[in-house]
Amino acid sequence: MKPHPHLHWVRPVQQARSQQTIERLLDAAETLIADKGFSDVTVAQIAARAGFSVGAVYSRFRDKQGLLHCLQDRFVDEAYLTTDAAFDPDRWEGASIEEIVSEMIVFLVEIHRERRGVLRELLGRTRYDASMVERRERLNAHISQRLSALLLVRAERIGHPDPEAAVSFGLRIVFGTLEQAILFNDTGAYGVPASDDKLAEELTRAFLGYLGVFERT
Amino acid sequence: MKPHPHLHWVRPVQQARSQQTIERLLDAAETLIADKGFSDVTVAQIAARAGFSVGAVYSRFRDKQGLLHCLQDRFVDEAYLTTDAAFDPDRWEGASIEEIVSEMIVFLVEIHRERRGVLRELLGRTRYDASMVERRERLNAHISQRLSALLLVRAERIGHPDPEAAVSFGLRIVFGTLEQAILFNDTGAYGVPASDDKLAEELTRAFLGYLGVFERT
DNA sequence: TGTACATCAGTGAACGCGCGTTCACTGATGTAC
DNA sequence: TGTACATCAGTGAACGCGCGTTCACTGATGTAC
Repeated sequence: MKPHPHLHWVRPVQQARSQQTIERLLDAAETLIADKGFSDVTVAQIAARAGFSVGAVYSRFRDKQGLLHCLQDRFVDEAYLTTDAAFDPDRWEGASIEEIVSEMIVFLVEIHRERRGVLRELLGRTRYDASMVERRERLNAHISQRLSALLLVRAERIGHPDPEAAVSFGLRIVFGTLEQAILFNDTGAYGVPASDDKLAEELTRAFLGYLGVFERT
Repeated sequence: MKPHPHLHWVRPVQQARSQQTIERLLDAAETLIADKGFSDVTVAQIAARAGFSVGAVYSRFRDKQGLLHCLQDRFVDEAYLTTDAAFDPDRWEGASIEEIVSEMIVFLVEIHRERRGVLRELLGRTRYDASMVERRERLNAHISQRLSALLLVRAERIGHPDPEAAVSFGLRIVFGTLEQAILFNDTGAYGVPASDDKLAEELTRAFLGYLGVFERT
């Protein structure tokens, strides 16, 4: 991982090893937070797991919250790269709406499952932090626009009167459901398909159903 | 509001005025929590707003968390009554699936808007408390079953291969979306319809689209 | 290449503060005869 | 109907503890000549 571009929350780095320190602290924080939740993890624990003392955290980050911001930054940066790669129009030459939506949702389900811990915390514990909400919203908008770009050139198959709005609201529906079905669901919630495959299948059906994608005739 | 049935979290009541105390404390807590969030409200503030001292809280509730549990109880009880009234089959004699779903979603949107504060906290801050999650799940299942009862007698209009599963997952989709679109959305999130009317309309479309409700021919 | 000095990286004990919880007490309500 | 006693309701100052944050310090790295 490259030196981090968003230094607003990080002290500027003078020596190369500081960058390593930052990454090690972030890694430790990510693991612990994913496991126990942000407010149940102490600064001391994070430092210890990274092999530092408490002071090291404060020489790199403004405070505990600043560390969380950096974690989000790192995560969001990855997400941008992934989005752009995944929705590259060249990749989807000649693909149908069904194929695009289905693959996208399978992927989203996987990602939510794999990174459940971090996502859960980044969404859950940070909803009250305006700047984090904003960053998340921007990412959301970006994903939405990339997806739209792919689907709208195939808009003749979409029955919804306002296809552009439908794609972005449809995506919101998907994210909202994944949040309930995967991130905040420990005990097999009522109505949620038991397997991730089935979940992806039903979400795909829902998305296509909402867009009003016609059977090809 | 009647004396509370779930006394597990409340000290048993010997005198009548204690019940009033409980309600006053719960009212105060509900207002404050809806406004500032559970963990940002102190026991002292709750007591003060209700016109008591801190000790009064502890003579009625096991601890701060116990108070939250009672708040959820009170809320959930209301929700059960509302559900049973709303989904009373007699009320919907001769109604179409579209009418039922549309009215239900309009109502859900309203409720989420009106009780935004409490709902947000009851969902958000309590996801890590197993017993609260369970109560919520049971309510969810109940709503789902009531709705199913209404829709499945009209199943001939449903295209989804498993109508029963579809109704309950569809409801999950609706709740998940409402959570993002109303509860945790302060700043007009990307892709979310600007007005509640429009939101309800689109959610209805999504629900019906997912069920695969055919145009009546 | 070596020496002297400045800056940076990281330490960890100590601090401080907020807030949940307790507990000895006062006053109010109910009960027994 | 009144008196004595027991129990309950509520007070609020004091406690305690966890945890984020600080700060004086040591050691490491870089720079100048």
